[in-house]
Amino acid sequence: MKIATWNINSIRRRTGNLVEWLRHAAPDVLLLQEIKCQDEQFPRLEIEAAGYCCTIVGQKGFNGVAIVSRTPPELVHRTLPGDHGDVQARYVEARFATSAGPLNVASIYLPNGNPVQSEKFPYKLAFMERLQQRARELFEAEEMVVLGGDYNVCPTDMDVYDPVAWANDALCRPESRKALRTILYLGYTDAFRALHPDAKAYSFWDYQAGAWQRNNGLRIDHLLLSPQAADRLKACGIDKAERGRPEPSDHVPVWMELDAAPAG
DNA sequence: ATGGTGGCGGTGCCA
Repeated sequence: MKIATWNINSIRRRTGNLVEWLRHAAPDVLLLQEIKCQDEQFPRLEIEAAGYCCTIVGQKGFNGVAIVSRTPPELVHRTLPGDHGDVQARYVEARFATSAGPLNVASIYLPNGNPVQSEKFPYKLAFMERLQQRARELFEAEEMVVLGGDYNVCPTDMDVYDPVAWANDALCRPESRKALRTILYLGYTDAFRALHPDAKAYSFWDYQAGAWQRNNGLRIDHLLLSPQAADRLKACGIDKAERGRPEPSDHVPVWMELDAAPAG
């Protein structure tokens, strides 16, 4: 099975790019973030025509996540537990049957958290605490789990083009990195880093200041795997070329292959 | 070089 995550930065602006990518990359499951539309505005027909089902958690104007899959999920969770007052569409989780047993996947759009001195940074850290709790619950079921998405965290200085300049940014702050490590310490594996321990690779390049042309990137889009999924990890990569296409998202797809097949 | 780009919605906010 091929599973990918992509912060699409408005799915309506990028329906063409997305459908083309689905046709040549052919993932079984794609986790989308920042769809930036309400459910009824989602280009469902175009994506269904490419052979996929859509599970959508939309929001007007901002945020929004979705799961695009070859087969419909068996079960869906549309919120991250732990804060009923949180109305931001940043989490959707689904369960699929596979030849290797159940596969639980989540599409996560973690808060950016800047500016650090504002209320946005504690919101980010609180969201990460909630995510850790959910990651723990899923871990205890001893099934395959893939927690994918835009984490808005650079795990280490290796994942930043200029670590000194970014040291105090919410994406690199020690509190953010520590919260990410708390999830890893549960026993989750960063799929890309596990297979490419020394790679200098990014998944995001800002639209501003020639960041793409200068390769001023960050690795902030991640696929975190439970042991049952990590045991079956065969490959992981980043589709950097998407960033060079016309009208790109500022993020590119990150994908992985699992030694399992979709059931049915 | 204290700028720059892009998306939403129709003005500033968000990233």
